[in-house]
Parts: sequence; structure tokens; C-alpha cells
Amino acid sequence: MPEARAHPYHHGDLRAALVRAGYGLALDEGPQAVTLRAVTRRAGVSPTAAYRHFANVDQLRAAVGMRALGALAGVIEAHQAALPAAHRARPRDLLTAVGDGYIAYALDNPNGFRTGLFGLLDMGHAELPEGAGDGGRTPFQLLTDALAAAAAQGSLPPDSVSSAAVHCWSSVHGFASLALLGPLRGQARHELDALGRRLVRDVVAGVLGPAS
Amino acid sequence: MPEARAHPYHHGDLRAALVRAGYGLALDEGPQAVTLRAVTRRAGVSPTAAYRHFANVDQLRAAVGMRALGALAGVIEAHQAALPAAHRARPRDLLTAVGDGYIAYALDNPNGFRTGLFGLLDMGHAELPEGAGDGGRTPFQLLTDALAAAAAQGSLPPDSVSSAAVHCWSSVHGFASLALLGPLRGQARHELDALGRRLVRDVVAGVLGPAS
DNA sequence: CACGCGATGTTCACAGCGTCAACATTAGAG
DNA sequence: CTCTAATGTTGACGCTGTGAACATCGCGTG
Repeated sequence: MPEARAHPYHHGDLRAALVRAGYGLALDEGPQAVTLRAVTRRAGVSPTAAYRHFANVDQLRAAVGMRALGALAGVIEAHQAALPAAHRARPRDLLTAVGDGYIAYALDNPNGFRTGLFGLLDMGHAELPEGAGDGGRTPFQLLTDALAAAAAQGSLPPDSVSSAAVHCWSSVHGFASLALLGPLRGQARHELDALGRRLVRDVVAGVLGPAS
Repeated sequence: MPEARAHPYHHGDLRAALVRAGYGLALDEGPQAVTLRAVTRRAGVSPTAAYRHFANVDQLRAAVGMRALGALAGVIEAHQAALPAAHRARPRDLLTAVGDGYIAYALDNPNGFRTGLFGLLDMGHAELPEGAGDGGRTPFQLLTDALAAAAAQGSLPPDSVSSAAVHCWSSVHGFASLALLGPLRGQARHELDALGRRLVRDVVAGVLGPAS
């Protein structure tokens, strides 16, 4: 088994190792710590090695951001999976879980959230598979999936799906931003949880109509 | 008039000049161009001169962000001032103007918006007077003012003002984020305008009830 | 099985960045 | 008028991202 070499010249899967190192750095010290040299240092490799896998530091950061997005998708999926079995097929509950999961990830993991959702100045990546969770869907796709299910069930006009998606994401993402660095920052955690739950339910009611 | 010296050793009001230079740089090349050396260069001064007015580059950036916030407040005030005289005292219209102005500034001036609203990793500044427009109110204050007026008039329970503020800002700020760098980026401008107008009116209706 | 070429990683170098310490200039208080 | 504190400059340091040249190695070809 030659794989156990202390420092094999060829790493094996350096790209993945760099992204992992970058994400770790982001969680530990915040997005601004994700520097090319710091990442390669943590991966135990020379700085320029990164250039075999990324054109520049921005692409490295984008990849790290994708990983954070995937983690967010995982939390959302977990919230959906945690629904009582009887509710797991209800679009309203799926949608609520998307919002709750989104906010929970942001509040539990501010550095991760900022890494995935701020910082990357062009995130056209919201639909790329790298940002997906275990279920293979990105956070934005989980949202539109829930809305599409609601439309299929008739609780939402089909041609309102996309504007409803804008509505939902705007509210929830905006809330997370405000809670992390806006005027709400500093509010006690249970306060933010309560505000967030209320916001999500209001938004869902606004989109699907009042709960039955 | 000794003030007309070509390069007086003492600048006069370097702090303001630096903030102005930084804001110009941000508008021209984006927030990431606001670097200490670039700003001092544009102001025609040595790099370390900035340290007589800012403890570090982050504080310089924060000051530039405040200026952008002030510009945003100005646009909102202009939208309110542009209301037909008969509507200018209606809380509903004032509130709508806040949302429309916010979105208009973001779409018209993406670099300015990003400078003021992203980037600065801790913006506890939302209430500081430096972020105010000509009217002396920050964007967030213009929002809460409009909501307070609505409450005073009875169209909103007084104890809902703060949660309504969260609602409104979340939606509008989230929308601007999505439009500038999220999945909506790339959409045609008139599309974004239409989506934004619709969103603002829906949000206002959600907060104050359907339009009379 | 040997070879060699392309992929991957390293070394060295450079310019730009933020910041500190030491120094220069000047406005304004006494 | 003088001295001091405020303000601006110079020079240096270690950090950053990145390019060019070189080293090592896996793997497909002969």
C-alpha cells in the first residue's frame, strides 16, 4: 500500500483537499481567512499548487462557497426529513422547512452562511450541482421544488411559482442578513429564532394562503 | 488666499477627501477597489496619511459604506418627495416609496449598493448619522418612520412596528441581493423593475392590509 | 517491460497590499 | 514669537496573489 507515504509528491485529490481546507478555514476564522496561501498551507502544499486546480483565488473561494451552499442544503433537507411522516408530503410543511432550515443554518453557522451567501461577488452558482446537498438539490432548488409541489396540488397558481420563489427567498435571505450583520445583530438567539419562525410562517401564509 | 496652494502640506479636510475618493473608487470599480493605497493615491496623498484619520483600512471602508448608505437614503427621500402632494402624507405611499427607492438605488447603482450594504462585515452602523441623507435619516430610519406613521394612523398595531420593519427590510433587501448577484442577476432591467414593484406592493399589502 | 509525455507539485521572483516607526512640516495656543 | 501637537512623508516589514522555470511522477504507448 504505497498510499500511506508521508508526503507523496502527488497528492491524489488536491482539489477536494483544498476546498475542504478552505471551508474549514472559513468556519474557524471567517470568510476573509480563505486566502490562497492560508488554504494551501493548511493542506500542506505549496501556494502555487492551487493553480493546477483553480485559475485564481476567486475560483477557489467560489468552490469553497459552493461547499457552504451544499451544507446549507443539507440542513434544509434535514429539516424536511424531520417532519412528522404525515406532514412530509405537504407542500406547506416542506416550504416552511426550507425557511426554517435556511435561518437555522445562518444562525447556527454564521461563518458558513457568510461564506456561501455573501462574499462571492458573483454567485450565478445557485443552480450548479456543486452547491447541492446529499439529495442533489441546491438550496434554491429545494425552495422551488416545494413551491412546484404546492402548485401541483393547486394551492398556488402555476405561473406564480417563480415570483413566489423570489418572495420567499428575498424575505428569508434578507432576514438572515439582518440578523447576522444588520440592525438585528446582537439580538438574543431565542429572540431571533422567534422572529425567524414568525417571519417564515407569515411568508408561507402570504404565498399559500392562511394555514388551514 | 493661501488656500490655492498646489500641494499644501496640510490638506485641510483629508478625512472627507479620503471618503469621497473611496466612494468614487467604489462607484467606478466596485467595493473591492476600495483599498487604502488606492484611496490615498486618488486623494494625492501618501498611504500612511490615512492613519491620521482612520485606525485601519476597515474603518476607512466603513466610512465609505456610510457614504453609500447616505446616497441610498437620498434616493429614498427623493422617491417620497416625488409623490403627488395629496399622497405625500399617506403612510402607505411613504412606505411604498421606501421600498421603490431602495430597489431603484440598488438596480441603478449596483456598486454603490454593494458598497453600503454588503462588504462591511459588521454594519451596526445602520442607525449612525453618517449613513443619513439630506433629511438626516438613515434608510432604516426612513422605513421605521413610515411604519410609525402608519401605526399612528391606526393601520398597524403599534407593537407590530418592529416586526413589520424586519419584514419589509428583509423582503426588499433580499430582493435587491438576488437581483444583483443571485439567481435573478442577468434578468432584463424592466423585468427586475416589474418584479420589484410587485414585491414592494405585496409586502406593503401584507403589512398594512390590502390597498383601499 | 521500458519509455516518455502530460499532469501535478515546488522553487524563486515580483508587485501590491496594510501597517509600524521615525521623521518633516505646519497650524495655532500660550 | 515660540513650542507643541496635529498632520503628512519616508522607509521598511511581512503578508498576499500570481507568473516562469523546474522537479517529480502516473500512465498510456510502443
